Amino acid sequence: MRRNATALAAPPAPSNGATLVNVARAAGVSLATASRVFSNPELVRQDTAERVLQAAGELGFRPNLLGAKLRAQRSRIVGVMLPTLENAVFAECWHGIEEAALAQGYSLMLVTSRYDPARERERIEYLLRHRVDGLVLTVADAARSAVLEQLDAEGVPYVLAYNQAARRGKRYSVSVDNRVSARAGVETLIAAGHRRIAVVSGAFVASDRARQRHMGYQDAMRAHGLQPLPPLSLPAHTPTHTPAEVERIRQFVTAPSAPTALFCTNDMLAIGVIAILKRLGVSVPGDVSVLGYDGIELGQLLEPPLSTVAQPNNEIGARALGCLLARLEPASAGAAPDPRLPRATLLPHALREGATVGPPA
Amino acid sequence: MRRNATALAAPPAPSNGATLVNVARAAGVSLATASRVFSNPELVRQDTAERVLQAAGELGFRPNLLGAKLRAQRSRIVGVMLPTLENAVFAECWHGIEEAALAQGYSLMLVTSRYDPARERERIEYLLRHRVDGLVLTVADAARSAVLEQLDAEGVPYVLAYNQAARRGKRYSVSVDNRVSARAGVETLIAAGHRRIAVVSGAFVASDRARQRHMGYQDAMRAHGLQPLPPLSLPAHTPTHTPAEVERIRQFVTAPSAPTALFCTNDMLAIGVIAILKRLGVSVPGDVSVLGYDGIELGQLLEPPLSTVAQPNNEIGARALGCLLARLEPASAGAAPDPRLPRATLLPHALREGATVGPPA
DNA sequence: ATGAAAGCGCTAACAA
DNA sequence: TTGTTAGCGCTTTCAT
Repeated sequence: MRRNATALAAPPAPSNGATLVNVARAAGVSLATASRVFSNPELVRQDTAERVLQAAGELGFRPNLLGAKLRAQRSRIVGVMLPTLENAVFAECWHGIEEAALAQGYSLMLVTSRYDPARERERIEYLLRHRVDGLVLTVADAARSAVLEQLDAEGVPYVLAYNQAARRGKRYSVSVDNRVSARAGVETLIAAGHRRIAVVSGAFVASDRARQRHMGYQDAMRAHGLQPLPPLSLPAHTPTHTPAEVERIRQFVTAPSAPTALFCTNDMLAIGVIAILKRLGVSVPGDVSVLGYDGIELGQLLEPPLSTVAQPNNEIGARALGCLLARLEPASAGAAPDPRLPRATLLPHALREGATVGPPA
Repeated sequence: MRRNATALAAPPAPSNGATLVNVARAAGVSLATASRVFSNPELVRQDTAERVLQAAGELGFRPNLLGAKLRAQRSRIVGVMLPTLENAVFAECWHGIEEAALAQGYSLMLVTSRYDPARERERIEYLLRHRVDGLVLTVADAARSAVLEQLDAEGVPYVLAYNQAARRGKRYSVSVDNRVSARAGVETLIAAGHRRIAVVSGAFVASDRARQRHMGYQDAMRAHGLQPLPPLSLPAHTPTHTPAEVERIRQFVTAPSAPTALFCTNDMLAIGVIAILKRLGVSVPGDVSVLGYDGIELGQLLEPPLSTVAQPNNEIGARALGCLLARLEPASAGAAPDPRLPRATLLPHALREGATVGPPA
């Protein structure tokens, strides 16, 4: 594909596409100047810029970001790895990330891991091959995540979303205070008069958040002189209810001195549990109260609307991205990364009233 | 940042990163050969390949896809534009797209439009600047979509997901047959004994699918000698129920000779309507039956499980991507694009039984 | 404020 | 089968 083998001293060769070179040529400026018009407009004189812009318009110039990113040695791409979008928590979070990133001139690449370590590895590799400048991600358990260790080892900047970084750790995160907010949630249950409150969780071992929220539950119980009950752990992420699942819940809520309130560690779980209870003829909140955690919008759409500990999902995404960019661009290409930048950003939760919590039966 | 300004005839300059050049050097082969090991392994001898692979391993080589994509003049990036991920339909679709794309060695860039034309334009421009080879997208109304017209004009390959391309049009799409499937759905209502059936829809004017499904409804009614009723059009995409909305539904279902069954043009709408009915003390399906459309997994999680016309959302995504790739790689870099390739792929729907449909009151 | 020149890391003719 | 070579489109010193 050699073009213009005949041109000697003449200007290189008219390439076909609407590239910067052609824009520059049409505007009668150098490639460098044309480039500056788009990346550093303040470095070029007003009228020169206008000529370039006009030429660009006429040629239908569309900057090729691949070229820019390759050359610039910073791709301005942020990789995003979320467990799944089928849980609205993460869908809402993505929207926050997307708005924030595009507003700052950053590009995004999204992958979903389904909490599968093998997939996580592979997807991260995919992102790294695209030379993302950094990552925003949620893992099942930050404390034992192979993928985070790899990232640490390679020195790839990342910010966790939802996973709450250790207070004195080196990792960055944006989340609510899972433990404190869970405690606050359970305390609304206690305030409603409940004494026998149990936690319902997805795969406990797998999720650091489930564990932290469970601890918050224990805090609340102990602070009020109540006995923490053994939790019900459900196989997470089931698309539909298995008979075995239904049966376990039946036993759980009909046993002698069964709990009068259930604290589910996430909203999807709560919604599923409420459906099962209804199927079993157990009234919510008449017979059993149910409190969720997450604050997905869907919860408010249901009847009764889900009572829940709401996280600002959109904002978690937006702030996680903002935090990452702050690390990537220390004071707009200024000094070293501010060491006092707080590692774990804690956003306020909210207690959403709903109507799935009532007084004990 | 000039390195090695002293090197004269000597080999260029040892660059720092683990690049292909360095791998090649370490393996004692040329850049071209090293490249082939990764892109066209069949062109290189077994043992040579192994040496290269080993060198790559030792250097911790990670291919820079930015370089590859820039040079190759085909980015192998597919742009994806979906209205929102907060509707599980599209979240499920994304997962199908993601699996399919990564399995084929393609990269993805996702944007969400919220059905907002301004955002659509802007997001498409963003994707085009990244030099996506093609697009998979869902628009509100394919028949009057500025963005599709632009794409057509620019000759950008794309495949619609969910939007059903006209039978004899030039556009490609992957969807169910909205009209036929809607008719089938409404016929289950009729089979259950309903005579007064009404459509509930989001923004009617905005969505081509809502219109097509409404036509399917009319087909069913007429075929059975029934009188189509005026539809109830609800402000779409409301996160929560406004009092006005509740009131409109109350009047709708309590009017004299009110419908005994409602066909909602999508599942989220159905879920919201069911909640409102419950709040109004109207039993589903005791007093009014409700049929949804979409088949999101969430529907089965509720109690009663949502009766719905199910689309294969995952597969719609996967197939749309497959269709696009088939256009991008005519018979694996063979002949011209097969003109007989069907434009509108119609996938089978399924009637999901659920329990929100019963006999008329 | 602008230009000249040197690549970013990779692929793909073409030649050997 | 392998190597040589010429860039993809852009940004960025450095010099003017």
